[in-house]
Amino acid sequence: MSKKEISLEDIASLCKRRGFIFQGSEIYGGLAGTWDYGPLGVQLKRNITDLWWKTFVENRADMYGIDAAILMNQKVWQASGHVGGFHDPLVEDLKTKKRYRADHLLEDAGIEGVTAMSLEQMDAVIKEKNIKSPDGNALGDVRQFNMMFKTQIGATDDATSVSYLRPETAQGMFVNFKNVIDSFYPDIPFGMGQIGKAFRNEISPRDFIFRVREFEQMEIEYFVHPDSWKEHFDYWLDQQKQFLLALGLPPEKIHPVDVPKEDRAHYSKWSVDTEFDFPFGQKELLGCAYRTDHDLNAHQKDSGKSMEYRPKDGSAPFVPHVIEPTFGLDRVLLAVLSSAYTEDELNGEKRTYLKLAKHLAPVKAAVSPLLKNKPELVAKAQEVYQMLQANLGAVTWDDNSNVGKRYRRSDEIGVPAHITIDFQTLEDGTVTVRDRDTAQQTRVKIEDLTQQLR
RNA sequence: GCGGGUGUCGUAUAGUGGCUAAUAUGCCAGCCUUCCAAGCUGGAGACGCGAGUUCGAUUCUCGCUACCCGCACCA
Repeated sequence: MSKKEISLEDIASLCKRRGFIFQGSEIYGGLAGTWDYGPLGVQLKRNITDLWWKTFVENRADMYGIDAAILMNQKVWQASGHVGGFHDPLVEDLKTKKRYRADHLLEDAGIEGVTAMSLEQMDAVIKEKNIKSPDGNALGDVRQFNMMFKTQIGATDDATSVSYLRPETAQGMFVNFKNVIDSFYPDIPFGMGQIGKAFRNEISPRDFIFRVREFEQMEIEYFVHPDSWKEHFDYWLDQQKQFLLALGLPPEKIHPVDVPKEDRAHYSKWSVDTEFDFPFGQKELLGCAYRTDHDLNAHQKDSGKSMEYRPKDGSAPFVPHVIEPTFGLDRVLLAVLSSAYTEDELNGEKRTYLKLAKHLAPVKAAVSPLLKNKPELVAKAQEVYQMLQANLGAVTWDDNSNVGKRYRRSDEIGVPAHITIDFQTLEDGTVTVRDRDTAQQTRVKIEDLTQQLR
């Protein structure tokens, strides 16, 4: 068995060819950093989110699911620190490519009135005074570095109508913290979970669906007493890994990495990224952050509403601290695809297939008559197909060309089992079930099929 | 954002300043076929977008856009 290095382009090509993922706005030349999920991609994605939701929300007594609006009052983003941290005028050292705050460099150079300067003015002064970077190199143009997509609510364009597409789903949970307390009065610790879109105006979208401008997150905010944060942090870090294993990702490709202080988000006191061996290198797949009481405190202060939790035992009220395990859905899906993508040889022919776990496969089974021009086989196969479709859903029919080709087609989209109705079926009511990974066939009674494929 | 590369049927490739833009595979229709991309017949399908040069541009030039690689960024 020969095994070649799998590239991202191999995966992207298959995704396009077989209807998993397409370039966004493709017929108009595309839009950088956006991708559209096709019929098989969206099913695969849904299978992942279903497992996540069941695991972390439905099947737990301490979790509360929500689905907050993407558009939020701009005060949310001011309180969270995103507005302050996302709007810097930056200038690049043309040699080292390091970025610096333009206003800071100007102030350091003894320029007066920097705070009142526009972007263009700062740019002009840097060029006029020939201001260099701290390393003594020439600087590029001053640019607004804005990671949030700004938008406008309503028809009038004034300062109060500004809002942003959320850069993280987390704030939707923090602003609903009080609502959940008031409606459910949960015992602490408890958590909130949400799946939804988030948007970041990335400078350079890269690596297929890995770094994109519109993406989907599966996030948990778990509220704890500050004394016990570490124990919960470790627990959730492990839960994240367990989830990846449940998706069928190989453990040797999963690497937790402590995030050094200088690389942590403004809200984080401690973070561990879970990195994964993608075809383009070891990159961040999941994050787990200790957000302390940063967000609840900020919202308490700015909104004037209490974010305190009152323990039922009568002990002192406190603002809970937060452990945030976050899962990038598109990245998880890419990890699943890239570890499932397999090329090998079968009977001397190259074969491409997706070794997807059964519960993730977008199509559970394919049904074929051995021969298309034998009406009795086709009729029987249709009967089996209808039955499986009703019982399992996500079952396809294929009577094109010969069985060999159909098997390969099924393999390529990761169908775990391909059922073929042959002449023996008409005699004894058994069909052949061909396994995707081994290409082995077994005979199974039609009445046992549903059970076996489930 | 910087530098480099690439963009031709769904996919993978070929090719040309001028005739109907080729091949494989996939796809569609029909035939054939008793289990791993067999065969036959027919069919649909492409030069990323916009300018410029030119009698004529898919081909040359410029701009834009998208993707890939390296750097930087990634709250």
